[in-house]
Amino acid sequence: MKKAQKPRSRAPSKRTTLEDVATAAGVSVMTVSNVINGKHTGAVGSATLRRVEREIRRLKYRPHEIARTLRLARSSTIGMIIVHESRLFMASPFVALMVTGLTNSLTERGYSLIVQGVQPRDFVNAAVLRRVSNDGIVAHISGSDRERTGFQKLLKTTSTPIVIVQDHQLIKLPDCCVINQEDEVGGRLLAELVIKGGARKLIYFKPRPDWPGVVGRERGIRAVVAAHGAVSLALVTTDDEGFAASQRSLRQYFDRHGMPDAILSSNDHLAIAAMKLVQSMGLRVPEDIAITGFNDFEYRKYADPQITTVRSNAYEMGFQAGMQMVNRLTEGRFANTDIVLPVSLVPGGSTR
Amino acid sequence: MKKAQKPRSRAPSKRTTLEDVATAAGVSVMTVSNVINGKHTGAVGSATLRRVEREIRRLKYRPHEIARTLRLARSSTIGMIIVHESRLFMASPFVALMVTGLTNSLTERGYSLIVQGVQPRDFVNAAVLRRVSNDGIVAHISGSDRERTGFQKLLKTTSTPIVIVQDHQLIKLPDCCVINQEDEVGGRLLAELVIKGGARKLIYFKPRPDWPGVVGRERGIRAVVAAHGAVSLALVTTDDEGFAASQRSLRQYFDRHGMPDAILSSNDHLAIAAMKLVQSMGLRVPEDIAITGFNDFEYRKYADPQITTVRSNAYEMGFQAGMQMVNRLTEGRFANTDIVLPVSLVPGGSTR
DNA sequence: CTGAAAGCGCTTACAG
DNA sequence: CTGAAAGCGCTTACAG
Repeated sequence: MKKAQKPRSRAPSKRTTLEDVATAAGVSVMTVSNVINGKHTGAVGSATLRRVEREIRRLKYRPHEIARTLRLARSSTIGMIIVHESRLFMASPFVALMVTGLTNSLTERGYSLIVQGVQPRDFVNAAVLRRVSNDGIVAHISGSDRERTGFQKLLKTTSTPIVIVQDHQLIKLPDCCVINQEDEVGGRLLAELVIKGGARKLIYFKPRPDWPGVVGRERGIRAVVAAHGAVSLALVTTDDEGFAASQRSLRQYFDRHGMPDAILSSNDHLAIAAMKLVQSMGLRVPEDIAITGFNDFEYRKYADPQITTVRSNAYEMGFQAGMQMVNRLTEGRFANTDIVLPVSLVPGGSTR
Repeated sequence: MKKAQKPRSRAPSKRTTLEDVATAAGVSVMTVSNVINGKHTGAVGSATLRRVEREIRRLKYRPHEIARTLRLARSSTIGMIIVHESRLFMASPFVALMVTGLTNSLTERGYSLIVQGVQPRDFVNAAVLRRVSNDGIVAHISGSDRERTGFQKLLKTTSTPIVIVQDHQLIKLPDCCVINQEDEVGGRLLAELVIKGGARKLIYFKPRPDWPGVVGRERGIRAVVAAHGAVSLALVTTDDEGFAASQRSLRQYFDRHGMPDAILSSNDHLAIAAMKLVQSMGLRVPEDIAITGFNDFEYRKYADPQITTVRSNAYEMGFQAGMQMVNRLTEGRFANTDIVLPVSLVPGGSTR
């Protein structure tokens, strides 16, 4: 056998190769390759075709994706990199749903997804950047403007197509598409709602470090507040988005500055923590104080009253990211380099 | 230049290769390869080393992972396949946290993770199975015994190491490790607790289709119930785990069979839906009826009273899966083929 | 300490 | 309709 004659091969691979099938079917490897890739129309005779197909089944042949990738110079694999302070980067439903949408859209179109979460300080060493193995990169980056700019510079060095979700281009990226949602519109809708409900002293409650989505929501709120003379806005931040920790941050603010009329939170879980806190202090929601969130994930239904919020379509954002990337890869360029997904107000019982 | 002479190459790749670096540094590709892979001790002179390192930086060389993979016959990539009825396979915090733990443990050890969610009918076509590209597969499979057996047979055909999470071997898999948690113990603890609290008419409330974890919890409950003469157990299932749908299923049962003393739910979100329902019917929790959940994820804190539950460590389960897989790959065999993670009771206000 | 060459498993331009 | 051969970018056994 040929195998035995190769002096430099490792332990004989038990995997079936194209050559094994070709030998068994009595044809060349090229013919088998054509059959595998559906290029047999007019190129492979029907008797040959049947023979090859039989041997493929009999030998349980599976194409070696890696060899194909090397030859074609495309891996049909996309890398997703998620920069997150915490190691639990998919504990956030937003991220989990986005990744789900991304995998699904890629899978539908024959692509695979490699996911990696990195903490800011490990970004430089991310496998996605260090070694070339993906056809493109989808990035979800948080951190300060300076940090994110640095990350985008590193992404640029890969010279692969890039889709950035929930952020904008901070440097000129030649082959890049950004996908965002109307965070500013959402902030605006919520601010208008609570002001119409009579609130004058507003708080925007958000986590630190900042994150483009959180900042966008804040921008919308500020715009509305600026348009109303008698309305004030204060900022309360929390380093830890956990239930107890965020309540502590808020409590500290109350002790020093008194109670607001409304707490606009940058997401639903902060809103629920806020609501439970003020309720435990004997205040009524929404009569004494209005509360709003952002995102509208399933767990919003667990607290009473249900938080007024804005619906984010995180799954759709991931799905779009995958579609845009695949289109870029097949067409040669991004058809659209700046996509903004709509949001919608979801009124609940936590506002009047 | 050599590039220009290759008649059959595609458009000249702009990517820097080992050969480019070698030419620039005036050494052979082998020397560069040795430097890249840290095999220069005693094999590459220090002057040569410096020269090569300078050219690597200057040319921004990044190793081509795919070529390396083909040569070494290992991709350092693990595929994770998640079988789920819904396309939103990571909407479940259990799955999201497990995947997070898995990526993190793989990343730490230089491996990458490809994630794919498939609906049962698409399992056969999963990329992970059809093409060879991973060093191993981690599988999270749900469905009936018959379905899961079929899936395990397909996994077997890949002849790669397999880690199964939250299930057992249904067929003989020669190169496989299973990782579970003490679901049965958890069910037992909860059943004992509510019975001690005075409950006699119990319900186990679970989703359909069945899922090994859900079944394990039920087994624990049944064991305890069987040991108490006066205690009865009924089953209520829901096809849809959504808030409203699960309440409808439960409501239907109540209308036909009356109210139980305790509702043991197979997870926290079903428990919260159950609690909200009985509260809306004017009953008090835990005075009139006891409620328990399972998992103890963050959102458990959002409902009042807080659900009594059992803590699952989904992140750890994923992390272990990654560690076991990497050990298998480096050592040649699984050190441990049956791992069970501990659970613990987390008492809340929903039981006496 | 350094290099020339084989080969991993594919695909494709070319020749028959 | 079919085949022989080059080459994708690496690593490594072997020879100097």
